[in-house]
Amino acid sequence: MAETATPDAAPADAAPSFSPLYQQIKALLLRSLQAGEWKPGESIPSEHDLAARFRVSQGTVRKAIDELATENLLVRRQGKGTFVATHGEQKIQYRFLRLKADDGAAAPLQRRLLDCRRLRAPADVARVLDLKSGDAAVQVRRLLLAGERPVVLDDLWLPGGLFKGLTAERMSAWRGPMYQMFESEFGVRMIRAEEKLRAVAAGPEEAALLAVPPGAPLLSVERVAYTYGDRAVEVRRGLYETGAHHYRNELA
Amino acid sequence: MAETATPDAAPADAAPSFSPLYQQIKALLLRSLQAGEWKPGESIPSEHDLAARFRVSQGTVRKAIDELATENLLVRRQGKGTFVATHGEQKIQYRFLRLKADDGAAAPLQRRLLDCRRLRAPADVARVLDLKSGDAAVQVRRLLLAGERPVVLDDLWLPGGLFKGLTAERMSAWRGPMYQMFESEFGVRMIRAEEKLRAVAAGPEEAALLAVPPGAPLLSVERVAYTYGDRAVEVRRGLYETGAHHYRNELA
DNA sequence: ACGCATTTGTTCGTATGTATT
DNA sequence: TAATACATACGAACAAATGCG
Repeated sequence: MAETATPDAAPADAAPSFSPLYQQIKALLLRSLQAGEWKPGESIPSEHDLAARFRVSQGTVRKAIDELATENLLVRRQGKGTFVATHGEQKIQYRFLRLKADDGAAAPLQRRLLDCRRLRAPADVARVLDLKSGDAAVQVRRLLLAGERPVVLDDLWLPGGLFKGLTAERMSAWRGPMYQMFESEFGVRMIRAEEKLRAVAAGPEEAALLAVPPGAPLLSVERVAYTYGDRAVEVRRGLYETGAHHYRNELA
Repeated sequence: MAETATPDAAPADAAPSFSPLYQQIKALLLRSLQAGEWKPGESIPSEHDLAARFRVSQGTVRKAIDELATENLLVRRQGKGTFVATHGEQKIQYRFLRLKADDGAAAPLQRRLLDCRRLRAPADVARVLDLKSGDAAVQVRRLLLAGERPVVLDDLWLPGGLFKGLTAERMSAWRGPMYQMFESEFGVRMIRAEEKLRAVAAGPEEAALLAVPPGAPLLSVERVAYTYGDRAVEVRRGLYETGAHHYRNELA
């Protein structure tokens, strides 16, 4: 007779919390993901096994997984199992890059790394990343190009503590999405991001790098990316040259 | 023994389609919504009644409604029923307006109607709205202001056939979101939109209206809004002055 | 003020279908 | 072919919110 009690699998779990069972299960799964019990790309136990582990019905586990799947934290594959989502999947590669070519061309942009260094985090960055002033940060500057034309100038900051061995060489050598490298090489998985967009005038240095006249209008995209537990782990500022590209957004 | 046959409620339904039952139910509900069987704000029949009507279990109806609810077409309210979504709800008002003040102020923007006239749709607009060249369209131009400062200059086109009695007077008189007026006065409900964002330089006329110098960078937002059946029913071009505001986006 | 009927929300259990290995 | 795992469908019971008499 389905008790309302806490699902007691784990020994000292506390947190009775009178939320629906499936929400409690979801929170437990989330905790396991955060703790790295299942790594990105790996499969998690079957619904049947999880139901046994948490002492609930399979349907309840299913509902918890459903929500995690719609939040893109898990991916279900019929007949195979449920997997921890990855930034490397073909289907959703560059999930966070909304820039499209006006003519619909799907050609991926080329990367050119301009700079990668460790330094003390500027105050505003430190505040967002929750670093103590003086803590180390990694700063990366890069260009994205469509053929020969530069289209995006990205500046990004990462907490130094999480990205210990990150060097320019390693970044240049990597093929595939940067966020995939972050999760496979540093165990930091970006699951959500917020962006603030504005139109700005190109400064002299930016203009030179993007091959536009100084003062040309550019789309500024300020991003803060979060990992499990809503922890900010990346601050990024992109300048997009939108002469032949646009930022595409879907409102639903 | 759950037949795979078509749920036969409607007489000549055809479309056997070997999709899951709940998807078929979802399609039937969608058709009723499109046909106006339940108007925006009204409640639809209870899950129990719908289950009887379609000759399926309550759980199957529930799953169909679940999907329509996550797509924002329906709103569930425990104890009360399930309702056709509206652009007037407090919670999700201005769902499609992503502009926020940098300082976080939530003060709603003031509207100032500049123009509202009927004319033949320009070729590009006609193509998107699927109008025959020469068909009438309504063109609206308006300004959104934060206090005294103009922030948004909107130009929008609507198919003339759907918006028969739309006049400047009626628009000025309306309080509340424009999309709410469209659905309550003209029976046209916007359910989805796509936007293309770029940075552009202000032209002379636009600069004057937005009180910025000519050539100032502005955020251009081109929107196409769709109603049921993916039918485009609005084309809009907004110019945002992003000196003290930004376009906020959430990537998940 | 109270209780009852209605409606959605949660949970369980079971059976069957479909995809993968 | 068989075993495994997710997907669909049904049914039943109780919880929680709402509204009405």
